[in-house]
Amino acid sequence: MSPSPTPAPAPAPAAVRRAELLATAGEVFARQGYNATTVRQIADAAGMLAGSLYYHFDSKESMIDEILSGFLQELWAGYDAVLAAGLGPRETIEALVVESFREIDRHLSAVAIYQKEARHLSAQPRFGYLADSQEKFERVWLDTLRRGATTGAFRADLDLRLTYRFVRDTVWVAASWYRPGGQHSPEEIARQYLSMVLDGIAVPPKES
Amino acid sequence: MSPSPTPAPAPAPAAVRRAELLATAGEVFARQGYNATTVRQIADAAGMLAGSLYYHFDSKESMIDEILSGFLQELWAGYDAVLAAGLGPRETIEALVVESFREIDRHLSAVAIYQKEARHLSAQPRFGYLADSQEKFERVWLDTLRRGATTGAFRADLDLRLTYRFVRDTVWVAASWYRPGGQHSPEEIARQYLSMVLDGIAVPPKES
Amino acid sequence: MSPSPTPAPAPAPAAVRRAELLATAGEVFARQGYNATTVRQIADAAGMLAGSLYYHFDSKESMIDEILSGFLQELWAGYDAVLAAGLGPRETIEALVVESFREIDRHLSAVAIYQKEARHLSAQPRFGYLADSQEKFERVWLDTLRRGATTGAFRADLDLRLTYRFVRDTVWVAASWYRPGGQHSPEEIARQYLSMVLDGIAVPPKES
Amino acid sequence: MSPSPTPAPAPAPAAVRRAELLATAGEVFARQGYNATTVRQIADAAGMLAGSLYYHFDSKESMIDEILSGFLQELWAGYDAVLAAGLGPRETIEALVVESFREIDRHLSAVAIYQKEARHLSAQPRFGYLADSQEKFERVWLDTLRRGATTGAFRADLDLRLTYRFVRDTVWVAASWYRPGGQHSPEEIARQYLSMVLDGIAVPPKES
DNA sequence: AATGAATGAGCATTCATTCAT
DNA sequence: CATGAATGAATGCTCATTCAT
Repeated sequence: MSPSPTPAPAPAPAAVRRAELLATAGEVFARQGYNATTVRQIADAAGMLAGSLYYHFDSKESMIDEILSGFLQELWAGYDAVLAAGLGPRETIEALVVESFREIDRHLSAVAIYQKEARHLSAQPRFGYLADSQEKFERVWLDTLRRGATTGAFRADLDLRLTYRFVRDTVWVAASWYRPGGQHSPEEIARQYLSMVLDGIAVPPKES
Repeated sequence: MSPSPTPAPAPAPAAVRRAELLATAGEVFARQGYNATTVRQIADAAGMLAGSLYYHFDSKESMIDEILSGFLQELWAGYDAVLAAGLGPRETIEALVVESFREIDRHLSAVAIYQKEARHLSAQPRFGYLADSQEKFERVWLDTLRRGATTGAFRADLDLRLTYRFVRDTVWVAASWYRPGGQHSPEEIARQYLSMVLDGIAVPPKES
Repeated sequence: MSPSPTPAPAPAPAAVRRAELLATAGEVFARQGYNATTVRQIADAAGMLAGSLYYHFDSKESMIDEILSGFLQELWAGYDAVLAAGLGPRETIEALVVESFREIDRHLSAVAIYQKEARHLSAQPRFGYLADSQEKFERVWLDTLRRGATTGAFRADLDLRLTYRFVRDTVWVAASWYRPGGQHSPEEIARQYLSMVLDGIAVPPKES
Repeated sequence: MSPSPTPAPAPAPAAVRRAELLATAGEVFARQGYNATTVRQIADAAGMLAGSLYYHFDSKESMIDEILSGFLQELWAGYDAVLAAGLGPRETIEALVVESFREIDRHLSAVAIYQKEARHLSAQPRFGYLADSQEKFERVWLDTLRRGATTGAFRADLDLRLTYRFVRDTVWVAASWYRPGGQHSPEEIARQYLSMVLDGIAVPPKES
């Protein structure tokens, strides 16, 4: 054991409780939808009374805010690492897809909440970062696809925005049915998805 | 041409009003979500008072019910026609995808509502038909994919359920961004989607 | 047959319709209570739409008003005839009770409505006549009882107000279970009631 | 006297508040009728806002439910004690009447509510116990009267069901005018009522 | 940290009533 | 006379939030 090297800055116990409560809230939000979830249901799931949650959080809105911003922070940490690696377009797409399925695996409820609620939340100033992230997301993927279409890695006959939406939705919608601990690992699912997205599901006609 | 006899069965004016109101309600539901939509908002959008809606409909729930069941009825009319044609697996998939994009074009808000609300609605007995439809839908697509994998039209190395979800989501999620009257017709979008789903987005390696 | 003696002034057809509608409304009021009855239920029972009732009546309130005032008018016609006959106290009480059961038989729903609604209606100025009638009613009965106590027809050891309430309630509450056309005629019921009220239900101790 | 041990089990403060609120609600229900009473009126009378009532009760219906079931429970405790005493028919009737006036005195508003609302409430499954109680009530009284008619305590020439209704109504209708704390105690009223019911209000003809 | 009791704004729904047709 | 469509006020109820303890 190493002598005293502050291995991880031992999170304050209050922060631990917060994280537990957020995980609980996230599951309920994901299952029932944000609007349809009452603060009381969250409190029930956490074994406390509704009013008690307000010792930990300012509001129901601040809970979903913290869930979504925390998720996006981690997502971009992963994406930025991939982008910093300077891979070719195909390899970048592959790495982003793998990273995305890992995020789904680790933050399933946050992803599900994001899918369902991001659109109407981003109308509020407080959730402006959702639109920012969306925009950055689109830029990154679209640039990579464009680069690939230019270099010949990807087909050049496709509408790029359509392709972008196709790939994006294909990946993230998986959050609606994915269950962690199932028979396929995130990496396995990513591989199959990539295989379909890149090569198609049809058997290619034999070249004569 | 018959001389004068009732060229079109002239829908009752009451039914016309109902349909208008349902279209209005559908748009608001699709934009804001069912739970987050108040009947006042629907009434505002329809230019009447909240209470007046209850002359036409029993409840808010009966509105979404009518919207969803009407949509599913038309969807299955289209699907059943495709299936009755006895096409090969690839041609069946192609026809189903085209039909699906046409439904998205014609019933955009119903499709969007279905995507967002079907899961939690289908828990209620009144909406049992949603689960029934879901099940039939899965059977139809999965059978076609299985048939294609057997006949050699589709790759045999893919997990079929994964493939099913992939194709299904790929198509229907389009409702989240599709806007009727845009630059691509539903058939054009269907063609591009099919091209990606069947052949992939990567440039295939040249056969030597 | 008498030549042309306008046997009864041939009620205007409009008045007939009014009476029919009032009878219908009265039955629904009696069954469900005034407040719990909706104008629509009355209209349903009358085979028309809710709005159409307003061609005949100003308001729901004017319906119950007409029902109650019509009933009280007939009741007092009967009572006044009894009182004008100048009978002794016991015979007066007997005649009033018989007359009351006849009114119950003929105006069952009006009586039932009166029992249930008079108290809270009489707070409104429009229904001031209910309190007036109540007061006149009490005066008539109380006077007769007092007369009887004085003349020795009735026991002198009873609290007169208590006795009044006892007799009054005993008679009118019958409206809550009486059904016209049953096995006892109003007169038969009146006789039994009078027998109990006047002579008691116990077997009197034998005088030695 | 025992030295110090919890003389009365000190009811939980929450239960005390509940009881206060039920008493308040009962008064308003009795005065205005259940349907005509709004929860806002109850809340006003209780010095709180309408929504706050729902911290204590599930619904307006559960308030009247608790009022009525609580009353019937106490009523039957009293009646059952009387019946268990094995008195003769006349003494049983006397004891039941005294007990009834005591219940009127203690649960005036519950009795008044019962009178007005029991009939239409008992149609709902939730209030099935009202019909059960009604039936048991009728059985108890009717049996006692029948027994009395057989043993010669009561007149044998009367229709028993008519007599039952007569006695029953005579007692309970008193709730419509009785005010606790008035000049007559419940026992005093019971005595006068019994005197009228048993011996009649007429002066019996002298036996020669 | 958590509870118990309350607030107050808002919601779906009901219903007596109106009125042009 | 009656209909069909709408009004507007009120109703029972929900729920995020507050706060003294």
